[in-house]
Amino acid sequence: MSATIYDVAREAGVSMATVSRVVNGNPNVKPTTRKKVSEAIKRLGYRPNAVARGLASKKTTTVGVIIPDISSVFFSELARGIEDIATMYKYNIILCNSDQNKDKEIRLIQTLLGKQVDGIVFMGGKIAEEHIEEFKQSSVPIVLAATVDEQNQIPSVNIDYEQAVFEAVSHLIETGHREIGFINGPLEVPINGKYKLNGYKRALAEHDIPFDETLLSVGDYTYESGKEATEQFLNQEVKPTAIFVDSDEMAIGAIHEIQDEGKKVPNDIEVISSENTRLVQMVRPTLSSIAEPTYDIGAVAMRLLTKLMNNEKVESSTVVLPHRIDFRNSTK
Amino acid sequence: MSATIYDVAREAGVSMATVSRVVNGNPNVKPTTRKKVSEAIKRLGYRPNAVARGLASKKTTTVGVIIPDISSVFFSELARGIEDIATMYKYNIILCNSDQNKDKEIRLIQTLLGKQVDGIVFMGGKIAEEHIEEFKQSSVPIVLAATVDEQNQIPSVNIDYEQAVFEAVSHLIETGHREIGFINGPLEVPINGKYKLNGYKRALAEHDIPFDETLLSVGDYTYESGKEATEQFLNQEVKPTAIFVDSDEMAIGAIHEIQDEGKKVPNDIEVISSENTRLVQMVRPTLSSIAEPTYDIGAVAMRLLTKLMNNEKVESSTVVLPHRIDFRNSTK
DNA sequence: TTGAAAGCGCTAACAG
DNA sequence: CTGTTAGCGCTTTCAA
Repeated sequence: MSATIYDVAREAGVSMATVSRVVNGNPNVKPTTRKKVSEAIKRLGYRPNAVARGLASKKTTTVGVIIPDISSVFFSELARGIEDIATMYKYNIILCNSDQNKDKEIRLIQTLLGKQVDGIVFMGGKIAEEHIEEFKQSSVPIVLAATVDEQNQIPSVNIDYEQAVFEAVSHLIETGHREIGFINGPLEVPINGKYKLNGYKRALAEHDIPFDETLLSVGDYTYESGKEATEQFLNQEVKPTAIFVDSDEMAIGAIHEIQDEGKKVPNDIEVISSENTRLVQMVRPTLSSIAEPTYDIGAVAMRLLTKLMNNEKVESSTVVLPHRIDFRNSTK
Repeated sequence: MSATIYDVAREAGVSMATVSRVVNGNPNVKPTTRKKVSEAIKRLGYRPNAVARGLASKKTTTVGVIIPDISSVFFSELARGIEDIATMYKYNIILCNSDQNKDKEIRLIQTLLGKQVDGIVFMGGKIAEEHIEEFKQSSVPIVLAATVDEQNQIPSVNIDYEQAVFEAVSHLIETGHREIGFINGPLEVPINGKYKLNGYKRALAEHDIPFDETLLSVGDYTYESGKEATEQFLNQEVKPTAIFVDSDEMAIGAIHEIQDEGKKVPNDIEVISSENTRLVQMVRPTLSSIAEPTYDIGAVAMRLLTKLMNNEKVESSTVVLPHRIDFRNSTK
């Protein structure tokens, strides 16, 4: 068994309260006493038990992070942003993969709350009533990262997806395209089915181009699904001359499919993606992309959470980060 | 404040010991009592406090994971393997990024131990004396994943790196190459500076090819560093006709540099990488690669840890997983 | 099958 | 500046 605060107290000839004070950097301790205690701590190799501390203080300095899939490039960059800021504020992270499965998400929230985390960063797809209910019952703050709550009841950090897609598609239209394919993510997720799709439609509408359903496809973010969607596009009646793709990985699939069909990017077909992960430079031609500040979304979400956990006042709990479009060689 | 076990006991008209029994599925409870308690639990929305439980039982059902960088494709796949198995055995994971910084690694181990994790999965570069010391002092088991301890004192899960590289390079030699470049990772890491390098040298030696220092380069696993190393190769006296690259991301950089110089892969220069992450199919030509079973290394490491935590006996605590080489289009 | 009671290791008033 | 004393919410003997 390792030493407890009581052992240290005895070794140093003081009370455990005093030991607690020096461990916690309380200034109300005479320097000589502090020294005595510090030495006893060192001698005994004492290390405070965070679980006991958590029980007594009702703070665990641990936050829960629920993420769809840590092995995705997009989410792992987000996670890194979260973790860096957490570390900066002395928190540890309990990381859980949800696979965007609602039941699993609910269960994870409960487990995390049971573990007495001081807060939760949640990333997911659709926020349903059940989520909101859990969130509201929670005694600790929760913030959404790269995840929208359509009713805007839960603190969150995002970009303006609608506007971002609007800009990308408008750019394509303004450089002469009229048949613009859109490989979106699953439409049940509001970011896709609502905001991004609306941005696409608004761009078309503002340029008097009718919406053509055959130019809308849905993938699952994988390379293969981007490739397949593009294959479909290339074999149909109305073929796109430009494609907007909702993820870098799918966009690379799209580019390869186009090239496999003997066509050139960007000369025959232009491609713009969304995410701007490190992948954009790993393909030829390099990928033009909506620069979602992935790492920053995570970092800002965690920072927001720290404020909420400390009851600091925040100007707005719904933060919208700026985006931009990085043009590379998949567009002219 | 949420309900405690005591509230439930009162509500159900039993003692807290009985509540504890039903919560923990102890069979020694009369069915009618069990029912009464279950209802009280539901009525009060009672959720056990894992921190209190952890303090009393000295088990937190939480394990620590120290990883160099969760945003790397390689490590995030490993992490997913770890997390999946952890979930399967009802453990949660505290995830910490170390950036391979020794001091940070040591500090993280101590923090994790302070949080009373039931075990640790460690991924890193070089295992120094200090690490070993911390590990040995630890009262909970530790296993290394994709990380070697040269003295084989700590349980670990790896592949046979030496042999894998030997096979890849031998293949290159046997298909006619004599000038084979090697873009390795940092040499301080034994996996690189010792095992992989030895595999490369052994392949040369067995085919009577002298080792040429100018054909060995060191990168930092990034796309850019792979590109730069290759640029250097292409501009030097002895130019490689084939390159073995220690990571997929660097290998993609290498391929692009070769192509940018107007040469063809694999016709002018062949490339084989190591890792076999999802990236291998996202480049043209697709990448031949040593298939390190990334996800499995994580999964097996976590499985091994569960056995160690439960004091089950394990046949060998140094496990070496099989590897193979997946040939794709970057080789002839 | 159930209950009483003693901790687990620490924090946080409250006194002094 | 330091010590005393309750707990925090749960598990775990030990008895009954």
